[in-house]
Amino acid sequence: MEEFKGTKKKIFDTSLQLFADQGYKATTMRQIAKQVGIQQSAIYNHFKNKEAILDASINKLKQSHLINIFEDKEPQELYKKGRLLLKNISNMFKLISYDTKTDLIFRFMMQELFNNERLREFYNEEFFQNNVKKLSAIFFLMMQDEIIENNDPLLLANEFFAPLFFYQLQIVRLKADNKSTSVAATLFEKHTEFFWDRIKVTMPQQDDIF
Amino acid sequence: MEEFKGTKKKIFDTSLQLFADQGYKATTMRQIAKQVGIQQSAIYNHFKNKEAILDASINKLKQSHLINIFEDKEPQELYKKGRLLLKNISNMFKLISYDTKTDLIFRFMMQELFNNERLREFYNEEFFQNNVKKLSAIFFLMMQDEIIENNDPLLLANEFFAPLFFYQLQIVRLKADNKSTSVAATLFEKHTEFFWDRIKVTMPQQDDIF
DNA sequence: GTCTATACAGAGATAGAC
DNA sequence: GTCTATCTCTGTATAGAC
Repeated sequence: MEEFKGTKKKIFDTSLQLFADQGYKATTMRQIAKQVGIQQSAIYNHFKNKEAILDASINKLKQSHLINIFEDKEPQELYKKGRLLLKNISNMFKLISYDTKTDLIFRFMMQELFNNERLREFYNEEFFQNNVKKLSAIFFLMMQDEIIENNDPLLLANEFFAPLFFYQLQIVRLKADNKSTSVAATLFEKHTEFFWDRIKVTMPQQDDIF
Repeated sequence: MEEFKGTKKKIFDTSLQLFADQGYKATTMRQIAKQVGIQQSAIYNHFKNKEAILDASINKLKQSHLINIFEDKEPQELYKKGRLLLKNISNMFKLISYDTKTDLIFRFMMQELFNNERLREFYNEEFFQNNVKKLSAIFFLMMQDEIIENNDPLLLANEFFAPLFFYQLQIVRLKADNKSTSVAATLFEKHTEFFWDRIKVTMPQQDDIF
C-alpha cells in the first residue's frame, strides 16, 4: 500500500520500466543505478536486494486495475446496469492499454507469468477465481432478470473477457514498437456491441425484419 | 527446415525446455550442458554461441502450428466448409495446448515477445498480417455466399481468434502448475458454437420459436 | 544516504590435449 | 566431438569513509 518517495520511487519506477522492456533477469542493478543517476551500491539503502524490487513490482500489480476490475463492488449492485456495465469494463481495458504506468505492469506480468510460480498462483486466484467468477455471477443475475438470454454464465464471462485481454495484449505489443494502434483500439467497443447483440433478450413479439 | 540429430538435438530440446521454464536470459550454458550430460564447452561444437540456440528456437516457432494455422491453403478452398472449418481451427488450438512440444514453444514465445523486437516483428507479420487477414477473407467469402450474416470481416476474425488464444494461454499456464485444465478445455468447442450461432444466417421463413 | 573500493560467484566463450 | 583448464567479463552484494 505504501507509495515510494524520492530516490526510492525513482529506483522503483526505473526498475519497473527496465523489467517491462527487458525482463527481470536481464535487468542489472548497475543499469538501474545508472539510469537513476546514483551509484549501484546506493540502491541497497532503499531495497534489501534485487528480489525486493521484484516483490514491490508484484505488489504494484496486485493493486493495479489489471486485477481489480470490479474494485469492491458486488454483482448485485452492478448487474442492473446491463449493457452499460459491459461498456464500462470494456472501456477500462482500453484505457489500461494506453495508460503508460499500467502498460509497464502488463508487460512485466506477461514476461514473468511463465517463470514465476508465485505470480502465476496469484494471477490465477485473483484474476480468475475472483474476476471471472464475479462476472459469471453478474451474468447469472442478468438472466434471472431476463435482461439477457439463458446460457452458461461461466462461458459468457470467458467469452466477454477473452477478447478484451487479447486486444489489450495487441495494443501493448504494438505500442512497444511505436506502431499504430488505431485499428486495434476500435475493437474494444465493437466487441462489446457484437457480444451484447449475441446475449441480449430479443423480444419475440417485435419483428426485426420489418 | 533442418531437423537436428544426436547431441545437437539433445542440446536444442533441453534449451527450449529451459527457455520455456525460466526464460532465455536466466538459462545458462552450464545448466543446459549438465542436463544434456556433456561438458559446457562441448555445446560450442554444435552451436556457435547462446544466441544461435535462441535463433534456432525462433525458427522452430516459425514452423510451428502456432503460426501456420492455414498451412498453404487459400481462403477459396476453405470457406465453403463453413462451421466445420471453424471447428477444425478451434480444435487445432486445443490440441496445441496439450502438445508437449508446442506448449514449450508457446511459453517461450510469450516470454520473449516483450523483450525481443525481432520476434515481435515476426509475430506481428505472420500471425496478424497473415492469419487474421486470411480468416477475414474467409468470412468475407462466407458472407458473399450467404452462409453467414453481413458484418465486418476483420472484427469477426479477431472475435473468433481472441478466445482461442486466451483459452490456450490459460491451459498452458495451468499445465505449468499441474493444475486441472478440464474446465478450460471445454471452452474451445463452446466458443465455436457460441460464435457460430452469432454469425450464421438465420432463415427468416423458418421460425425457431415453434 | 551516497560514495569508492572490493569481494566473490557465475556468466559466456576459447585453447589445446585426447 | 568431448574433455580439462582457463580467460575475461559482468553480475549481486558488502565494508567503510564521508
